[in-house]
Amino acid sequence: MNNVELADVFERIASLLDIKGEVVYKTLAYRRVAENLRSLPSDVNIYWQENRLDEIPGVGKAISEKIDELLRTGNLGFLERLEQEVPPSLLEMLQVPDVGPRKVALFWKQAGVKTLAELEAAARNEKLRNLPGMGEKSEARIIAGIEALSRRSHRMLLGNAWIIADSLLIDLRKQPGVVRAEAAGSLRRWKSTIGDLDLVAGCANPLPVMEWFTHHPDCHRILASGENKSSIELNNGINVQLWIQPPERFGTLLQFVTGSKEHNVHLRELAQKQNLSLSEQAIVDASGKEFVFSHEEDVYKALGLPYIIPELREDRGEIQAAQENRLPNLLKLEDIRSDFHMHTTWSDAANSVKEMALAARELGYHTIAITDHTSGLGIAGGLTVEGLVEQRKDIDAVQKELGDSILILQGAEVEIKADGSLDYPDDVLSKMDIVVASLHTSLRQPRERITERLVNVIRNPHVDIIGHPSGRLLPNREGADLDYDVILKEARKAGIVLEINASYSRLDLDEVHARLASEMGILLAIDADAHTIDQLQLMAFGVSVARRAWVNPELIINTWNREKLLSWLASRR
DNA sequence: GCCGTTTTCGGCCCGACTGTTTTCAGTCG
Repeated sequence: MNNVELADVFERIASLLDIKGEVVYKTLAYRRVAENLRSLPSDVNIYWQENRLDEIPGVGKAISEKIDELLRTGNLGFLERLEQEVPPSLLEMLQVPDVGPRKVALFWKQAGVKTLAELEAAARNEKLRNLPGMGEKSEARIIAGIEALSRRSHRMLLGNAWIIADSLLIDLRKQPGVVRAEAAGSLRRWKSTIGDLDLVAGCANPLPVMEWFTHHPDCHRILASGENKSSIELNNGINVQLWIQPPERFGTLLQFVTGSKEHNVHLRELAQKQNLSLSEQAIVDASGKEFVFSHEEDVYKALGLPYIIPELREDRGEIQAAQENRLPNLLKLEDIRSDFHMHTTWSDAANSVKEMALAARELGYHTIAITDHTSGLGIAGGLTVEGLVEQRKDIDAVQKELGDSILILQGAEVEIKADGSLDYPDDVLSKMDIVVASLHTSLRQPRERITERLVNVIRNPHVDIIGHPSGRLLPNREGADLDYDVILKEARKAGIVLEINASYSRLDLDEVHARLASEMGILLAIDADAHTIDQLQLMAFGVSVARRAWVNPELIINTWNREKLLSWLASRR
């Protein structure tokens, strides 16, 4: 079992215990471990083999024993017994908005409801309204919530979420009295996929703004409406929340709504130790005196911390690092001076070599690599070996025309075939300026096979960059089941570059593995994988992955100047 | 169930909103 599978088990235990009515702190402990396992950069099996499970945050004696049993046998007696007691089908009902563990237990024990389908039938047959604490409105809310489930799509892509949020923000900022308005939540933290949208505004008179929000033309229904907080469902099924505080309290509000929840809990614990209480409204000291903040930076300052940028706020060590004044120096978009993965009309893209070069020069880049698909990827109209010769003439002509202002490398995104061989022979690869190799097909091979397939490519001295290593497509298609401990060790040994693909449907390497790669000193490239000139600007999304992964900017080859880059390329040839 | 610059036991963040209640429980972020 891998980290994610173990995390799923503990998440399941937490939910079942919640329904059973176990004390919340116990279920919280399981949830914390699940979260920590998901962001653990190294394979949990290694901790297990080296007898260091208790070094994982939140893992104590009881959970350590459970991990051991799961990794040894693949099963867990504790969970099996729990599922005898609490039917796992009950978990379906937790997806319904406003239905939590207490309600599920109520429906199960007092109405015999065990599945989501039975819940819907019971609600429609008016069987829930007479249960304790329930009424007609609660019953109607459950029906509406179940209907919303089918409208609600999976998580949004980061790029799409920004588009929707920006358009709402433009109107929000025009509302009377709104001094400041920002996107917060996971969007402001640049998480790879987004669930709900959170907007915050500083405004002295919130009611008219809330009125505008809940009567927005795209509003499908109102989920909650209050003075400080309202929540709506848009016609496209996306939920948006708007939080408002007076402008002088905007700092604590923005801090709070940006999250993450785990970061905020940790921060509030830290405040408590200083006899302070932190909320979205203010910091209050032991005597009840209130301190308000219009700027977020001052909230951190008041707690004795340097400013922590939103991308780091996942409770993955950033608060400790801030306390010890060792927050990482992080990559900025303006540090990016080159892009090593883009397509042109020579394969499946919209713009010519010259158009791409001009657009990249406009962005301030000193070097680009043209990396069209190879013939093996049939759907992408890949280049044959003969076609490469023609393309080289085109690149040479554009280079001559544009002179020294931008360097255009001839590369290719070489297809890694199912048997692990590459689409071009070595003698062709050796004549290229730079070579990206990527997986697109047969991604479902078993772990050992696909890991070996990629290791072979990493060891090929003609390959410089592994493009989007896992092949995942957000939000739903999982990447290859790679053994990252093997892949990263081989990458370090070979001195090869791993790509953080900046297309927001990829963001691959993901942040967890990018962080580990950086800790291991592996070189990384961030590439937009542009198929149009506009898509060169997707780079910002790749930069966000590097920031969230604490990546050391010096390891990112896009930050190097041209001389350093060329001498590195020469050393590989 | 975890954890310790006030603790190996007794804590474990804080507030808004809703609906069912006449003061609060449940859910959510």
